[in-house]
Amino acid sequence: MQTISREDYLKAILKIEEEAGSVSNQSLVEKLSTRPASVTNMLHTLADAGWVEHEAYKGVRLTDSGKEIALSTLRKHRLWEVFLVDKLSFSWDEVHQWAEDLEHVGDEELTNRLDASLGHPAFDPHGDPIPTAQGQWSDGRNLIPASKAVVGDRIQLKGVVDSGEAYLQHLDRLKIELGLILEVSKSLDFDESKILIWPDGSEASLSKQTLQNMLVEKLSGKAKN
Amino acid sequence: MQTISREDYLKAILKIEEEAGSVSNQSLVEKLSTRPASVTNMLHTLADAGWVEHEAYKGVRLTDSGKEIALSTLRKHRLWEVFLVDKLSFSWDEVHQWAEDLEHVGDEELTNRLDASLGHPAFDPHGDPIPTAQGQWSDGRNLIPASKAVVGDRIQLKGVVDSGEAYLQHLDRLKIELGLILEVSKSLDFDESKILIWPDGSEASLSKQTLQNMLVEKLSGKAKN
DNA sequence: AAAATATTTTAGGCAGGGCTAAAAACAAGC
DNA sequence: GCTTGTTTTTAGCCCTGCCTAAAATATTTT
Repeated sequence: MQTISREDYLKAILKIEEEAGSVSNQSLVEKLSTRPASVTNMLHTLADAGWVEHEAYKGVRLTDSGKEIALSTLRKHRLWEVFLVDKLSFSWDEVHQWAEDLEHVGDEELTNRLDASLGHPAFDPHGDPIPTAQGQWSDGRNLIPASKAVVGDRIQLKGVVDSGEAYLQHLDRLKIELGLILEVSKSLDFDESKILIWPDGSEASLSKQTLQNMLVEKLSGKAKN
Repeated sequence: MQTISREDYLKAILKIEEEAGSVSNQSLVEKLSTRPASVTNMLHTLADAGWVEHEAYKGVRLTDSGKEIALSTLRKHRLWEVFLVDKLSFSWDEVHQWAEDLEHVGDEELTNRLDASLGHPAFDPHGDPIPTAQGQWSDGRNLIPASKAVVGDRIQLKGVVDSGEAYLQHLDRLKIELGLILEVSKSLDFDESKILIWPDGSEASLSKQTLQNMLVEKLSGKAKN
């Protein structure tokens, strides 16, 4: 039977599979802020339910049914995030915790109605793709970390790698939001920071770390060229 | 600490206090579909937290802090019901179960924003009053069960006593919804049923039980008089 | 008031899911 | 190949909240 905790584990496994390819117990300990023994424990439960395949000391893999639950949970999470931002006017750094709760509420029917009421959004407020009702979520976009952009590039912010509160608030302070178009004006070799130009002409320097977490699309046309 | 189960108990106690004045363990067993031992158990927990006063074999009473939690939970429940009906187009008989889950999500801030996005509704889809953010919910309305109406009365449906699925679907089948105005055309003594006239002129007979569960307001003006 | 009935509490379990501490397995370095 | 260090598992415990069965207390009936 599905419980909140089990859904959380399945979602975490899915995300780690995406990010890292293979899923160690240690990676789950970190992602879920829990203890190794708790992970081993839950993996047995999930394996018994047929949602993961687990070989002792070897790692975990989602089964098809496990992946289905994980994707559905992720879909709900991201749709509720859109709801909180679009309908209740929360900012993108405030929504994660409530979505963690809301993602465990509702069935497919409710989720589909929510989806429709939001206009079938493709991305959540952090730019992450929302799986469809059929469990598709191949992104299609070709995003690169802003740290890879070179001088002269015009880049548009499409997503973030780290959607933690601290990082998002940092972007807010810098007046950086999803969809913003920036131009790379200078690249400093010694600390790998860059100077960016805002549409209003102002500029600021962003650190390597900040840039690595910004997922951007390179726009074909150059500015003032 | 607040948990889902504890909030459910506090809400149940509040409702029974309203309905019956005093709260027996037995009444909680019925309202929550649980067992006497579970109730005793939880009442200890709630008393330890300072949310109820409980004397063995004597009954329970909410403290101020308990009532605050109960009212806040009820407020959330009813607001989410409005959300489900108004924004996701569910019908009034489908929303209760999801609202049971949703009522445990979100804090005051989220609830107030939800409230605002719904236009500060005063009543939920079953006609029950929604407590305000300040915990006020004295109804103000003077509703009577439709069974008390007499021939010639024009009555408007403002609420239901029983908001169970079965009863609500029964009303749906009869084309009876909140706000509907009916005229009492005949009162049958032998089974206490009544014949009602719909605005479109059609009429139908409603049983005593059906009438008792309809909360109506008597409209001053008579029809075609 | 005593007997019968109903309600409430105690006692003792169980399942889920978390934890710590210690043992076992694996991976690296010498 | 052995030793050291890391990761994973086992063992055993805790807490929440549910349960049944039995005992205790109230209430109702006679």
